[in-house]
This record gives sequence, C-alpha cells and structure tokens, in this order.
Amino acid sequence: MDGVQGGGRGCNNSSSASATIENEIHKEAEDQMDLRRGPWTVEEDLALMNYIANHGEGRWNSLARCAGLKRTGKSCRLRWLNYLRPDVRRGDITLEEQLLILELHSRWGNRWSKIAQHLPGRTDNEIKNYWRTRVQKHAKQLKCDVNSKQFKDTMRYLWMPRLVERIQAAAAASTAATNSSITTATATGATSHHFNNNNTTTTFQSSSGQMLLQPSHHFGASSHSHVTPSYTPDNSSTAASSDSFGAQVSPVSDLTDYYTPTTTATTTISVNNNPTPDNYLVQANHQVGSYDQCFNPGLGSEHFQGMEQPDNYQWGVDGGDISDNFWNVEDMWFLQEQLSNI
DNA sequence: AAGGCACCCAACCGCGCGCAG
DNA sequence: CCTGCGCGCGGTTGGGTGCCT
Repeated sequence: MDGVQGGGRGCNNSSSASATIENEIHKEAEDQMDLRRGPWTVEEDLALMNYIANHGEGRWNSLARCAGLKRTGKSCRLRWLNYLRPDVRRGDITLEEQLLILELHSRWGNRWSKIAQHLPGRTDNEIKNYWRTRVQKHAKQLKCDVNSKQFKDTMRYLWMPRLVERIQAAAAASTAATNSSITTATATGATSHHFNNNNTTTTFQSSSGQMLLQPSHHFGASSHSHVTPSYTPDNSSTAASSDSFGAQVSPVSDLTDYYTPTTTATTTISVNNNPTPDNYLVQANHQVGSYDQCFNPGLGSEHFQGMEQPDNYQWGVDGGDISDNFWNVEDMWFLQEQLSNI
C-alpha cells in the first residue's frame, strides 16, 4: 500500500481494452480451476493463516496454490489484509479516528490506503466503508454532493469542531473515571485499558505440532463484535441515536450533531489510549483549544449562512452523546502530532 | 409473525503501475 | 521496447442483519 500510485482510473486507451480481454481469459481460467468465491470458511481462514505463519506473505497467486486454497491470489491477499492480519483492529471507529479520517480526506480525497496508513490497524476497506456509509449518507441528507465545497465546509466547520468538543468532554469524563479508578486499581494491582482492541489472536498446536493461529474474533457469534467499554454520559438527553451509527461507529460520532462554540479546556491526562500493546502512561497538562485553533484558525460559523438543509433535517436530531471509547486530551495531542507529521 | 426495507460490510471487480525477463 | 505477471488501489455489489410496519 504505497498510496502514491497514480492516476485516474478511467478506461482511456487500448491497453485497458487488452486488460479487459486478459481479465476475461483469467476469469475463464479461474472457472476451469474451480476456484471458490464468496465468503471464506473457517477452514480456509485457518489454511491461509497457517501458511502465512509458516512461510510469510507475498506472491499471493503461488501462495494460494501452495496453501491448497481454491482461491485467487487476490482473494487471499484481501482476506489476509482486511481480516486475518493479527494487527487488524476491529470494532468501533473511535472519535479520534473519525476526526482523522475527515481531516485526511479533506486533504487527500479518496486515497483510502494513504489515509489508512495513518490509522494503525484500520484497513483502507474499512475506512472506505465508513466514508460511504456514514459520511456520504449525511451528504445525502443535506442534499449536497459529498465533494462540494458546501459539504466540505460543513464537515470542517460544523462536524469536526463538534467532534473535538466530544473529545474534550470525553477527556474530562475519562479523567474523572481514571481518577476514581486509580484507587481501585492500586488496591487490586489490576491494570485497565480504555482502548478497545478486540482483535485478539490465540495460538494453539495442531496434532502435528505445527503452530496454528486462530483469530478469536472470527469465531464469535457476531463479526460485529461490539465493545462496551465503560463511559460517562455527558448528555443524557440525547442518548438514543435515531440513525444507525451505532453499528460500528461510536454513537457520539454523529456527524449531524449541532455545533456550539467551543471553549478552551484544560485537562489533566493520566492515561493514554494508545492502541499499541505497550500503552504508555503520561502525566501531563494540555491546553486544548477549540477546533478552529487546531485546524481552522480565523474561521467561524458565519460560513454556514445559506447552507441548505432539508425540511426534515435537524441538527443534532440523532446527536449521540456517549462515546464507546474514551477520548482524552492525550489523544488530541496524538492526533495533532499525527497531522503535523504528515 | 411476517414481509419489506435500509443499512453495513466482506468480498469482488476493473484497472493501472512496477518490474523482471 | 514489449510482454506477462504480481500487486495494490478505488469502486461496486450482494448477502446478512436488524428495524419498522
């Protein structure tokens, strides 16, 4: 995933025609080889994971053959990268990730793989799905094109500031929760992580002694694998979301949430939600300004005068309020670091 | 209870790029 | 230079699921 591969993808020359013919030939060959398509079975997953565990990835076509899979190399690669890879993060897209996606998309457009590079554990497919199912849906509700300046302004000056607000609110809640839990944790010697990484991988030995890998998330009752971390509601009046954001995305994410001017918040951070296993602890004070200060200095809500809204469209109608994930100011620091490094 | 509908996401598809021969 | 192959990207689709009537 280099994200730099260029260019438009329109069919524009004779090479694309020959490519189409090649694809037809290739497809026929696939049919003749009785290649499987569609959902992967547990056995196929295990075969692929075991093969990669023992031989590594790459050379997908030969890998598929050698692993005894009746799949195309492409299919194996996709399955591995988007689902079986041990470091794939599953579960809700966090507020931090949503903000990052919005910001990076505003920079790069539909460069999903490039965007995914900056969201550890997330795949381009997942981000693309998030964008299409959530963001584009709201563009539709606003009756504007997702690529229009109007919609981009809405994102930048309404939704993203609102996300930042939520981050700050969650940070405050997190701080309170952390402070109250420290006593307990200290007493019991337990450690806790706010971050939800339910992508656990267990290992076991086959009868032949071969190392086997099993993705525990795959064998559960549901692939949706919701995580239900503890949280502190910050607005109980809007607890129920009227749309379906809750599926994989934090309810708090709701892009239609209304905008209210932010105020500067000072928060004491004690725990970072770094998704990596080696979470680091930070004791720091951070001044977190408004979103405008973070990303859009000097711009305000006057930009939205004249913004068309459908009659039935209500800002904040489904304004979720509770984060599935703790956000704290350290995350904001992390986010800003990420953006400044890009 | 059942049918319709909307939503979500895993998987597929079409295409372009890079590279080795 | 040409060709074939492998790979990776963005776009699209179809099946599963849950909600609504």
